Amino acid sequence: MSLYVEVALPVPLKRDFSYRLPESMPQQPAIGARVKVPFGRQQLIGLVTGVTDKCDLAPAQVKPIIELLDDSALLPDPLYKLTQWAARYYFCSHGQMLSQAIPAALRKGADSSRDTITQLQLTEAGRAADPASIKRAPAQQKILMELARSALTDEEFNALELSKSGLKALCDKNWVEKLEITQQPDLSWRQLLVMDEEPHKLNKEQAVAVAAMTQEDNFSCTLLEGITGSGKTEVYLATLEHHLKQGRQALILVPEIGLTPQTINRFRRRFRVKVAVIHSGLTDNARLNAWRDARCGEAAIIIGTRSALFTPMKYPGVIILDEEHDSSFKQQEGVGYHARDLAVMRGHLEGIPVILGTATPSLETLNNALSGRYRHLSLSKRAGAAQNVKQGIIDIRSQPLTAGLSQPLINEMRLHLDAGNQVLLFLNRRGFAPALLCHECGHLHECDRCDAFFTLHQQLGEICCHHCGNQYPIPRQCHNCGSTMLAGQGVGTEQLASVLEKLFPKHPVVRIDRDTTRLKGSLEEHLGAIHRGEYKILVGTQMLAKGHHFPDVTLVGLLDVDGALFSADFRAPERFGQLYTQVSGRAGRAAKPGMVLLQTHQGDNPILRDLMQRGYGEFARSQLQERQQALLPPAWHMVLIRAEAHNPQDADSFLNEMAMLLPRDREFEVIGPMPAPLDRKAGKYRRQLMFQAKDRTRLQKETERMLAQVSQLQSAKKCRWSLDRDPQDLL
DNA sequence: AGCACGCCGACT
DNA sequence: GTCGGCGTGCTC
Repeated sequence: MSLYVEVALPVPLKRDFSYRLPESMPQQPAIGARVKVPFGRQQLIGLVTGVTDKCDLAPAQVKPIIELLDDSALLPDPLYKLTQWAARYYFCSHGQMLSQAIPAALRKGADSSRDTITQLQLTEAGRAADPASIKRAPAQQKILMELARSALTDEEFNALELSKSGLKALCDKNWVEKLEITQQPDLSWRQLLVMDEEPHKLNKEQAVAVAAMTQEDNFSCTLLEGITGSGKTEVYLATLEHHLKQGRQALILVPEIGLTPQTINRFRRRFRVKVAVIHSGLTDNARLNAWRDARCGEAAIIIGTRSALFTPMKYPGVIILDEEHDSSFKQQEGVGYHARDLAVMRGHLEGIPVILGTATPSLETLNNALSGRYRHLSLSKRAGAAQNVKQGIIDIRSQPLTAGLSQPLINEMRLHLDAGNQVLLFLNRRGFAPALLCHECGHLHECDRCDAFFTLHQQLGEICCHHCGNQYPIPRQCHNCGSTMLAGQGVGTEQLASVLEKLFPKHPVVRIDRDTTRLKGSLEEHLGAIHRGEYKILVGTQMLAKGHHFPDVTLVGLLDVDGALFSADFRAPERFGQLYTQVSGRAGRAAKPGMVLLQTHQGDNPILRDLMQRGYGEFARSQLQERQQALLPPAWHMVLIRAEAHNPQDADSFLNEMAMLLPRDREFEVIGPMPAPLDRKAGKYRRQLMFQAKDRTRLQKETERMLAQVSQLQSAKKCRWSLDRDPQDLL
């Protein structure tokens, strides 16, 4: 009876492939072990998903496995199950999800167990030999005497600067042998946790939070809502201490921008344990080493960005995800998984607690906390002196603007700059086409079929509603007051920076955005220069707001508030609220009180007023209510299909056919197809189709049903398309 | 996704 | 006359 092995391969085909177990491979591969197999004209590495004695294919079609790479499963069972679950949830193949989840080196076939070290020791003959008998070979004699004292590792041998040729001679004589031994992981931290730093005394709120989170060690999910400066990290550290003391590991996930040496040192300083750091800048080998340290349990703490979510732990204890609202936890390329959502699922599968921390919770998480699915803990007291940040709105209706700057803001900037302080200006544009705005009356052009604003498509010469696909030519006059002063595009950071250089020639300007920090290390360089005071005016996108504190910045100006608030993206107000709250928490310090100024055409906008007067918490709750009324996430669950083609009609007809495969009723809504912003560079036209359902399981079923039929569609061949579940950016 | 095979333009 | 463009077809 011959055996067949089912293998998940890193290809977008949603099925496993069967292979034969060759005679030369008597050992039956373990589920979850890697195998190298022939696939078309190439060789691929995949994971074994099953072993059977049945196969429907003609025997000639089934090829044999080339090589078995692991003795046992590569991933612990909960993690394997997580990839299975995620593949289904994100509608990709299990093989694709698995290859996302394992380090690149392992995808290429590297050894999954830890590096073996070579140990040199005397053989029986070597021990019996008399060193005096080789007096004429002093190098060999020296080695013999060292080894008589104790066995040496490769490294120790080199460190003692002993002769390599001498060693070879001794090996040839069979007096010395080389032994490949696997390094035993150092698990001493599990027996005795050494603290290098006294924990800070917790305030009452912090103590309550720690007590609540450590009362049980099985699965639970907690939203830790702590304002800037309330000491969230101290709560993390105390929670960590609890789990480390029980001999369990901790996985800490941070946003891309938050993984700084300061953050890592905070954890290193407290506990004398190995900390594995995993981020995108590591080489394949460094990443693999960190992964192995975590898998064998030697690394007690694992800190990393999004992809570190999949790091195996031998003794799983807790998962902490800091700055939970941060959008970098959602993968944008390829399989668009959300590390926050998967972290919660992983915690569930591992049976360990998950902590989501932030000052500004995402509406998804807030919703779960308010509905009781997550425990909700708050830290509302600032540790240290409370700083008073002054807030102000500058209504710029009918005001002259210089590259988007109003005169009151310029005047205020001058005051702060003359006092020797730094000024920070945000221009939050990131690819959002702004709403069509009347510069005279502040009217925003709204879709007549939806409760949403039109988006301006300059190249198309149209205004479009991204909720229903409604579109019109760009109006010449304001629909409200008849003015022809309709503002289309705003000002980009580049233009702003150059205007500022002319406006304030004595104060050096620096621009921080994707374009100026593309080169590795240039962000750090810029930030260093800012801290040294080499720049006085800082212009940037929200990139500047995240995780950086500039003590000499006393004035923060937000220029593009209208664009941020009224973008076609329904998440825009939420993101603005988060940005605003993060920024105002960072301006100034005790000795130098900070000031935050907003420029807007909507000085009396209730969302803005809400945010400024009642703070993020209340703002977020009213936003959540609006989402519920508008049947938007997190109330409903969304899928976005993006399609591009040389001919826009190809994309359109494909998406139309796809839309016809979907239901439309009171609990399932299909929106579009509608245009996405044109990408002239690629010379392709982009269209998108959105659909959403009240019920998550229904969305899953209907999408699966639709995808099964889509592969047979002729029109699918004429365009490239991709699916994004729980999209973060609609554009 | 790769990587092939397979038919039409600007080059030694 | 060839080198090479990327259209479609398959992968146990």
